[in-house]
Amino acid sequence: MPEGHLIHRYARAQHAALAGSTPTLTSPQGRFDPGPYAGRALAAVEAYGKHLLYHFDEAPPLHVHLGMRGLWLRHDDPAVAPRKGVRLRIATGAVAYDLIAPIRCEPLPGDGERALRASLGPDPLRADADPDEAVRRLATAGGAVGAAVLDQSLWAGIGNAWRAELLFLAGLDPDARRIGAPAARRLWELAAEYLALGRDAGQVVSDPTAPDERWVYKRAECRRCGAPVRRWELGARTAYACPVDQPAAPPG
DNA sequence: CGAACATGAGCAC
DNA sequence: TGCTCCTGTTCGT
Repeated sequence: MPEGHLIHRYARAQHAALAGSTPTLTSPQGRFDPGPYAGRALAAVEAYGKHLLYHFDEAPPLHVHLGMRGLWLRHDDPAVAPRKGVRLRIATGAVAYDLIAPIRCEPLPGDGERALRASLGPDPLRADADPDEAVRRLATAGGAVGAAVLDQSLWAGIGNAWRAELLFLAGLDPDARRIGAPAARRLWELAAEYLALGRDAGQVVSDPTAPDERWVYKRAECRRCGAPVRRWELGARTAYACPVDQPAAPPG
């Protein structure tokens, strides 16, 4: 489930395991050319929204995006043979990481990294995120808040599961428009708080006392009040909301 | 065993 | 707006 919290979790683990080493990159599947990275030291692994950036010395940054189905597998024994279809293996003498089914795995030459960063809004899991800018972007976005939070150029890292649960926690109807700066700030604070919980737990956490439960996401009834969960298409994804706990704004 | 569905996003039309 | 790409999980038969 690679939304932003898991991307940051991957980055943290891989940075700890790989930064400072000179790993061997291979592509068992053959669809990635590791040539530019041969013999290069890996300085840092960074997450930005749903994107991973691998910073090597003397080589362009390596950009990985998992899409909906991508994942990383870790092998504590780097001699374990990769399964068929591994796009990229990053291996040291101590560990191997196998990349499966990404939608992006490519060097970012030239100003590619700058362009990528410029295309992304503030990421609630990044220490350098500017909350005021995040509030401004969401509060001035046209359209429904449930579509806006999935727009990576407004906020980076939120996916469909977090959309459902964060808007529930904020008591916001996903269809609401022009929610205003105070509501946008409250939503940002919830995102920063809960995505960090999710990053540390390795899964979506929307109730710390019941980390495996969801309030509305993929549920038939609201976990708080039991009302039937409303389900519809919003921003090209299935939205979930409680009609009682996330009431529609009064008309006018 | 096959079908359906899924956390994403670029692109054609 | 809809199609496409990629794999893993879950469900029904």
